[in-house]
Amino acid sequence: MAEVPEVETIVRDLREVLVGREILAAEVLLAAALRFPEPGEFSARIAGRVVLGAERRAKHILMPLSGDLTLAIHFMLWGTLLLVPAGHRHPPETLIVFQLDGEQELLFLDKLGYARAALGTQDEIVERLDLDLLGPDALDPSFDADLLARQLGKRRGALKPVLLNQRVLAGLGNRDADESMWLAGIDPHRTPASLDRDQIERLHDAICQVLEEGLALRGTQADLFGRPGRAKHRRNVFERTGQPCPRCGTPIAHLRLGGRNTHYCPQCQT
DNA sequence: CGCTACCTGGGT
DNA sequence: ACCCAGGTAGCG
Repeated sequence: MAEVPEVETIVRDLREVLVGREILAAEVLLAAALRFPEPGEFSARIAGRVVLGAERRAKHILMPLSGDLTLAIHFMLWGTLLLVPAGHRHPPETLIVFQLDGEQELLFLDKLGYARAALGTQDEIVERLDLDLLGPDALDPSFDADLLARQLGKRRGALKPVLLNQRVLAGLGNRDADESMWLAGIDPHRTPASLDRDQIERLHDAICQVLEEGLALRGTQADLFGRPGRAKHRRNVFERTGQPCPRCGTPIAHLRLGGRNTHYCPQCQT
């Protein structure tokens, strides 16, 4: 559920409504939802901080706070953030409740419980989450076909797992990787080294198109305010196993590649 | 690289 | 009753 269009949608919402707001208190309902520090220290250190911004690094959300602290959040598979009026009962999947000024609460939710938050100085966050090992971001304006060629050049094995590796390119999740390779007409088994210049360019264009369209439709899930995204049904191959390829009518194939569900057209992706 | 663990809700 | 999940870390 949480790929880059979904994460970026939430980040933009956070930037719009949370900057300048104070976190009055935080209540950790699931201790495992914290990478660090321990719940007591987390709550003690975050209380009274003002949110200075919100940005995305790969699928991490980073919120710099007053007092040289940064709150980092990762949704993993099913996590999200929801802004609600204070004083209501929290849904059972609530991991952390942030009480904000203005009688509002920011809920960190995850029905699966894999999502994680961390709090530390900016250096600590970068160091402990290995943020400087991340590859270039696919939504950054500087991402072009040359950069994609350079990043892919270092890697061996099948294209799909390489595209999912955030240290190669930050920005693709399982759905968007499958959709990008379909749009580019490239078989997910191909090795990066076997792609010619034209295919690299098509892949670059496809990645940009998939991410930008998903973002323009505000993703597939609820935004910070609980409003649903409109990208839910824009799928050509992902989870369409056996249904006709929109381009050539061949049934979409499904297999596992790099341990992940993979969907593609065996006819027109070569 | 491939595999496993994480661990709950919703789909089949 | 089962099986699976759009992500990542950690292991061999």
